[in-house]
Amino acid sequence: MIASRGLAGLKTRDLAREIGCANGAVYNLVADVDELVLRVGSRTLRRLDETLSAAETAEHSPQQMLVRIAIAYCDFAAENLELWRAMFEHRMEADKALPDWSVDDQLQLFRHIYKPLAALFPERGTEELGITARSLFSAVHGMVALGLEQRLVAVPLPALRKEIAGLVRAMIDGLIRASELAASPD
Amino acid sequence: MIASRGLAGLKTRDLAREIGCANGAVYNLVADVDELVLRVGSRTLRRLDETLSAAETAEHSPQQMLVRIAIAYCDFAAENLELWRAMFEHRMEADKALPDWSVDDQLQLFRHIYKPLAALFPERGTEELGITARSLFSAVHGMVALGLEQRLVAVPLPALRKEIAGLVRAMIDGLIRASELAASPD
DNA sequence: AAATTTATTGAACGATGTTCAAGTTCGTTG
DNA sequence: CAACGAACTTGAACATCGTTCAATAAATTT
Repeated sequence: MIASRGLAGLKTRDLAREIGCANGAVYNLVADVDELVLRVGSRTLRRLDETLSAAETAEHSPQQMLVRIAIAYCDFAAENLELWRAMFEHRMEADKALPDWSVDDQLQLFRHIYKPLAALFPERGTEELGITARSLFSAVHGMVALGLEQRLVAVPLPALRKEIAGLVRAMIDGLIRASELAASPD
Repeated sequence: MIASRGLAGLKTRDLAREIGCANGAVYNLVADVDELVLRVGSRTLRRLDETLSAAETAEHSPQQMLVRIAIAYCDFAAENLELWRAMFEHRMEADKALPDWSVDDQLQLFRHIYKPLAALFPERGTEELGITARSLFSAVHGMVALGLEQRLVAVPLPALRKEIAGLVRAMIDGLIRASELAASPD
């Protein structure tokens, strides 16, 4: 239902009708709609993980790998727009904590970026690489999120992919140069 | 009310009580809560615009300028967290179009990025610069959005600022290098 | 076959955005 | 000043949600 009607289009009564039970019975399967959304998000994240893994098969330089991953992320978001959006649009009450399995799911994603980064910057520590990975992911995510947003200027997907590829390459080049300058300041 | 309790904490009845009128009277001021949120967003955007303009006063290189703008954006988001979030969390029904004044407000933002970019890449056309500006903004926005998100790892603000500065510098350096290589391929 | 546990139902509750008929206020005009 | 009308205000009512729960049905165990 999220995939077809968006997160806002997910209603317990409609859902109950679709799976053939009373609306109250939904609460035998999940405690909340929050949990329901998180469980759908978990599946989506797993599919995203598989997609990114598939993009890593061929042997490429770390730079090319990172570009390929970013493009794969963009494509996945475009092809699974509502499911992907639901993961980021969903907000829980401030006092309710994310379940551990949901946090784990999310952290798994950074693995994909971490590996090529570690190859590019062997002198950096685990902590530092983790931060860089998160920054890189966030930047690409931002481009995809605003790029796929319809409400301002709609960007055609091919243009968006080109933009992302260009900026990821630029970011990595820039990071490498900064790293070199820091190592041997002439 | 958005500033103190977040977008989800905005209720017409509470609002009516706070401004001292019946809940129905709210609809004399705005047609919707949608319009209400957009009007608040408009004010927020205007304050953001002023903040970014203030960051541009001193004379700096275009690179430094872009870094300063990104940091100013980050700081504004941190200091106006709920108001800033409300602008991006808010979703309208798919069929309802954004009013023109709201679209204008949003497009104004790119001005700040466009100017330094035009100085850096004088050979690029208006269209191309606009796309680059949007990409750069989206990337920084992504870093700020995920960085200020509490639900995964909470990043301390100083660390986030440093990350943003580093990645913006890297992006610009990378873009310049790519531009140079395209101009004189050796 | 009876008893006990488990699952299901659908009515009911509370919150929320929105509407609207009725009432009120206030400026304009005769 | 009185009477009219426009504009505003009110708060009850409606529809739509998520969620709960007592009653009922089904399944499992004894």
